[in-house]
Amino acid sequence: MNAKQERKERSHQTILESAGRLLRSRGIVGARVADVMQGAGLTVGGFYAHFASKDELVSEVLHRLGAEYRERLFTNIDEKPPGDRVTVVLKRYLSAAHRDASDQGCPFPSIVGEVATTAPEQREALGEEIGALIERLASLMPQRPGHKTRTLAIGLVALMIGGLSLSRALRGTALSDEVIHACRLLGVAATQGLDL
Amino acid sequence: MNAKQERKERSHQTILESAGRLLRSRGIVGARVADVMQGAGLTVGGFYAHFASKDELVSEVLHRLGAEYRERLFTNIDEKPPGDRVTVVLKRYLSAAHRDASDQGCPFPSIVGEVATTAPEQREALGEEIGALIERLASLMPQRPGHKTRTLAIGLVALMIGGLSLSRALRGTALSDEVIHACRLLGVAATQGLDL
DNA sequence: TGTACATCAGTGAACGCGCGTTCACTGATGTAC
DNA sequence: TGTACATCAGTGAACGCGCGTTCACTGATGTAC
Repeated sequence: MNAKQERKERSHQTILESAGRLLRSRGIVGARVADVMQGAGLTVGGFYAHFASKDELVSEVLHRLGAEYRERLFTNIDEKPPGDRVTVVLKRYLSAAHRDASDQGCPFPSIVGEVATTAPEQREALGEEIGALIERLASLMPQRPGHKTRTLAIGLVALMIGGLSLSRALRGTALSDEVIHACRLLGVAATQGLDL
Repeated sequence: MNAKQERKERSHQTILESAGRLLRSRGIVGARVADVMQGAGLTVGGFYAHFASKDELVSEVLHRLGAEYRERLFTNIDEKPPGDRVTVVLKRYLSAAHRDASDQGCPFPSIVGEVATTAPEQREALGEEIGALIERLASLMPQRPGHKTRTLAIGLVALMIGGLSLSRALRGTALSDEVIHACRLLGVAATQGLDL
């Protein structure tokens, strides 16, 4: 690979990272192409040497962030006792730190609402990544036949995304902390005590 | 009140109704002033005889829809056996019909994401309405001291909003129905079987 | 009751601005001989 | 190795479009005498 190609590849990564930050903190519409490029230390015009359109960028970033964040959420989870694993994930996800660092966390709370009325390409990307998250979460649960672990995992994912979205929308109020706390409790209780 | 004033009042209501539909189906940014006016059978220019700005409209509509939908969600709930009430609410909210009729249902799933980065005025409106919803839901629960009914209610509201948002974002896929189903089960189980 | 004037909800075109995208150009890197 | 030409990532200005907002105007309704 050329020095030229290497340099382009590096720019490409930088643009993706900048887009990742903006997409998570401001949503799809809020992540302007010019801002993405500025965040990558470049100017607007160069964008189209890397992506055919903003839509294409968004789809690519969604996939990338989905995989990347999943990796992070489940880091070292195998070192925990099997019975604690889901609880640990819930605590990582439903935390004040995660709420406040929206540009580094899970991409889904920032974009679920928008994707409902967006290009089908992006809804597909979301579907695949959400599906992967659900399966990964379900895989942490002790396999008890008759206990619908997939159902529980889906419910927990909705609770996590809903809780974080709501908590962010209410940031600055007392309710915001309450939401995180309540969702965490509900999730943990559901994991430990429920037959679904 | 004049015939003139009456006519203006009627227009005002029609505009609010049109805005309510658009806000729920397309979100805040997606609800264009021109479209709102067209939906009310009027032209753009007249808008500013009724509202100082789009922001003002949005805040007013948020409050109105919050109260209106709450009313609808809890309709005739006192006629149900006390132990079934929360379950009935969950079934009403987490349903395919509600998912598909986004322009008539709960306003929150469509706007939580956007409100996180919007005018504080609108975040206040959201906070008040979410607070009212939580309290109304908690009031349906048998008062058992030591059982944190408020915490449960908050968790359920996050689960409901998260579940519906996610289900809408995945509309058209098999996962979409699964999400509704799973959230309903989780919510019902949490209500009936959990000590928080 | 009539008549002359005032009010103001609503019209429709225009304005300004921000956005995604395009495009002529530059200059560093790569290729051919 | 040097030299002449080709490539193409990136620049910066311009373009077109859609949006919220403004504004001169209209015509139905209300008010004063």
